[in-house]
Amino acid sequence: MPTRHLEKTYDPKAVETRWSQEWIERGYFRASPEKPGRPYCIVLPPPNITGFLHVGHALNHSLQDILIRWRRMQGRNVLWMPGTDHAGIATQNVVERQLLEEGTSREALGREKFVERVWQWKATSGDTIVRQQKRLGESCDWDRQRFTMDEGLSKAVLEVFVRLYQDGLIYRGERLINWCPRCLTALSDIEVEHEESKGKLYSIIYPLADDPSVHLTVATTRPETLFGDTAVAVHPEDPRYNRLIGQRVRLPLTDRTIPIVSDAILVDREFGTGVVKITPAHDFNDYEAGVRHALPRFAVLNHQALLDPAGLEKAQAEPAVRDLVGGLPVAKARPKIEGLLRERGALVAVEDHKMALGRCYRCKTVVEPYLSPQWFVDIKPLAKPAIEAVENGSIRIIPEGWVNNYLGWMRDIKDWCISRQIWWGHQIPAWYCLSCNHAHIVTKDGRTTILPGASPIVAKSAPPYCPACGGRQLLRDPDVLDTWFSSGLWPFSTLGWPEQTPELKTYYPTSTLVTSFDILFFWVARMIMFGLKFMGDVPFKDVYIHALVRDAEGQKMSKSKGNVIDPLHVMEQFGTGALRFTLASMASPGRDIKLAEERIEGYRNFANKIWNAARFAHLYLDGPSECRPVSERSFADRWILSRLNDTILQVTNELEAYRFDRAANRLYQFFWHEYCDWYLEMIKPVLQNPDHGDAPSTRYTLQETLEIWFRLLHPFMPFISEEIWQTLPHEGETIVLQPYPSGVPSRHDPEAEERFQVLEEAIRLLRTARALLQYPPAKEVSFFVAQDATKPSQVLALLEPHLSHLGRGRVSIAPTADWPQTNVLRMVSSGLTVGVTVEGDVDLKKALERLIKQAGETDKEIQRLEGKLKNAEFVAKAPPDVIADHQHRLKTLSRDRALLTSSEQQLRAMLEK
RNA sequence: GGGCGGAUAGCUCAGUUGGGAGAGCGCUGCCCUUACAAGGCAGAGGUCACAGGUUCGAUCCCUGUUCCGCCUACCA
Repeated sequence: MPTRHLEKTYDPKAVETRWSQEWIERGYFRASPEKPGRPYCIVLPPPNITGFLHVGHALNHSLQDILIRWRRMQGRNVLWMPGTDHAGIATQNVVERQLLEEGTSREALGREKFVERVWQWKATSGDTIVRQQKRLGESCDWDRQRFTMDEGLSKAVLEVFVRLYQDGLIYRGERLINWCPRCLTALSDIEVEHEESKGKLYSIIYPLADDPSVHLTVATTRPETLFGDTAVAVHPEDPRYNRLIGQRVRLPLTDRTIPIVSDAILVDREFGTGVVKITPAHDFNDYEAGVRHALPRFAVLNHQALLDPAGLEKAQAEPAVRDLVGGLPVAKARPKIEGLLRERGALVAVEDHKMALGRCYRCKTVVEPYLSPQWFVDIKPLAKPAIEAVENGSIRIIPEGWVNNYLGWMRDIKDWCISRQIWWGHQIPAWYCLSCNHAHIVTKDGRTTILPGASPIVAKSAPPYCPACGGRQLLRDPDVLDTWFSSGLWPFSTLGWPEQTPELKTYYPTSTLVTSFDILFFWVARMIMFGLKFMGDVPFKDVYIHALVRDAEGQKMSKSKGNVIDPLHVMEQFGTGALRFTLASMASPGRDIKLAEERIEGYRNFANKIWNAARFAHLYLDGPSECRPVSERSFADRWILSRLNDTILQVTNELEAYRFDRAANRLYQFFWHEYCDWYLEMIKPVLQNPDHGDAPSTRYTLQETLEIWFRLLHPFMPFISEEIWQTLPHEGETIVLQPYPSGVPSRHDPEAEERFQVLEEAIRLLRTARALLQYPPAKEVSFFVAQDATKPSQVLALLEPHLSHLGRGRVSIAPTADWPQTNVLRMVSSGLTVGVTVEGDVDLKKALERLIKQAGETDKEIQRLEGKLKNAEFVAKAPPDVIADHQHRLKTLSRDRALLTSSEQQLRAMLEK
């Protein structure tokens, strides 16, 4: 038998680093389409290469590793596909910050050098991420690592873009889009975070052009955009204003007049004054209204959200006004404009107003609606099958609560703006012939803009010449694709698509996607749409959505708040197993995880408990003593095998249902409170007596149950289970590739389980009595056990050795009538009565005092105590049928109540005092 | 504005065909009983947010209210 000296305290770090390396070197995680078994595949949500993994990743990855290890042990042909995401804007921002610290900038470097620089960063960050993942024990096939911008994936991106373009599902056009004035790029709708904030509502007078004595009052939250107004709208059926429709008003601070139009969609008669100003270039609603009424568009804010002097001039703002606010950012321009309007008596009211402010999800800058030419995906045709896939169950979302969320969003989906004006990403495969499009290409402030009228040539590679005119000077579209465009292809691009690889054939559709809800729309929805479009099948069958990890106060973790828990730090301090187990045990569906270090510490203790149990077992397994199975196992062995079998069944069921929390809790409960607290205690006398008849068989059971236990535990705590399993008799060279234990319902042993309940109840009653008498655990006592008359009494006789061992004393099994009538403290439960001999009056009084003290000292509390004692007596005398009928109630009332037989008066005296 | 989730012990949370109120941590008392003090044993602690309803019986089902999160949205 292999032996290894196990130190007194478990040192996770040494064990974990050794095994994580060893497993990979021996190739246990390598996947192959050739391998036998039904395929089981998970693609890892690729972490962004923006730095380090946080504890949210640790949760996400731990759950996947649990599934993967479990399925691998079940004999499935497993592939866990790892990789990283280039994370366009986010990564560009990280590198830009670095450049800023170095006193340089993206612009100074130029596009080519900058992109090179990001690739360098990618190498560093990518390495860090992979190191962290390996430390966590993730059993990915590391040889297959992919990156959303590597060669193969770039090929897939080109293929998808070109095919969508050819199918008419990608188009280019000028639209009002969300624009981040700091990142200087377009954002998709979902990249804007909405935040409730306090603003002001300004009421401004717009006098009638023909009759200044009449005016309309418009309300706006953004007075600085009034220069861009091209109409005011009223409701067609509003009697206050409908006679004015078609007339014009004078736009304050400008030399323009604008028409009064009628618009029932835009205007709510009940709100404000019932008059709305229309600024088509700076508001999404107004943009639509502008289209309806064929209004001109004046953009008065530039790409940096500064009031644009040229735009103001075009909009005919008064020259003095232009000089005052031109070039100013919105925040500075607004009070100036407010002042001007006030001076002229055009400002009639300023009220506080709640409003939702949109911010860039990457840099939190306030996003502006901005008119610009962009690329879009016509998404409705792709969304339709993606809706159906979830409706008809081809894709299962767990927990179900997210289904409606998903469907709601998909049914109301808007075209997806996929172009970004940044440098880091997949450059759009579109070229423009300079001779055909020379009028449409404008370079200003170092930014090249390709106007909407230009005609692109879309192809997988640069065309050698213009097919229209034969021109050889072609300009590639400078924009790159939204980062989610490439990650949306992840489930099939990583398997080799567009090539028809064996991997694709074997592992697509993948089995399960494990992710958090915040990227349900960004990523999951896009993968489903792309998967159905290009593979003709769903990308995964189950989507398991887990919660967000927050700090102990429930705050979202963020670097700026300083409440980030670093998984590496935790792993160093408490061990990877403890971290993984903590995260699994807290992964209840539909609730965020508030992670506190104490919790992790608790599971560190669990790992140590496991370690010590193994050390204990080795004391008896390592010697030359006989160890063999027998047909007739002892009661204790039968009981623990039954409990283990139940645990296997339950853990497996919970994993099937993605209830990692319940699986983890069952494992914990089983090992600590059933295996260690009871089983190991029960078998000690057998193990310690080499001549005991049960010894060889019990040693066998000990060794057998431990070996199974570690296989059961392995997906949750991979390192400690491998380390100890190696010291036990086993087959195979690693636990990683051993079969997962399987339970059989028929192995449940009701006789042993029932017998155990009697034993447990008796021992608990006895211990309560001992505690009341303050008898130390080592003190030998004489005690009595009697069973309820309705129950077969031979059970107690069978349990006698366990009673005396666990009870630490001499046990007499006899009806209560045969017990000594004085100096015995009795404890009664529904089925058992246990009495402990009281040695001397002093102890007894003390016990009573304790009892009273525990109950409290007020009259009410003493009454309660009396009631308890009466109930205890009542139970002892209750006829069997009453007990049966009211079992639940009586159990509560009667459990663990003390009955004093020596003298009722003595009790009364104590109570009255 | 719409939608979803939550409110159970001091803290973090389990608790689905409606009948026993539970776990971990923390707290109290006793114990270094030769696997483990990162431990053992025994305890204290809760009108299961509030108000109604259905039921023999509700933490669980229904209605309403309050508070807290989140998602989503064009009320100027």
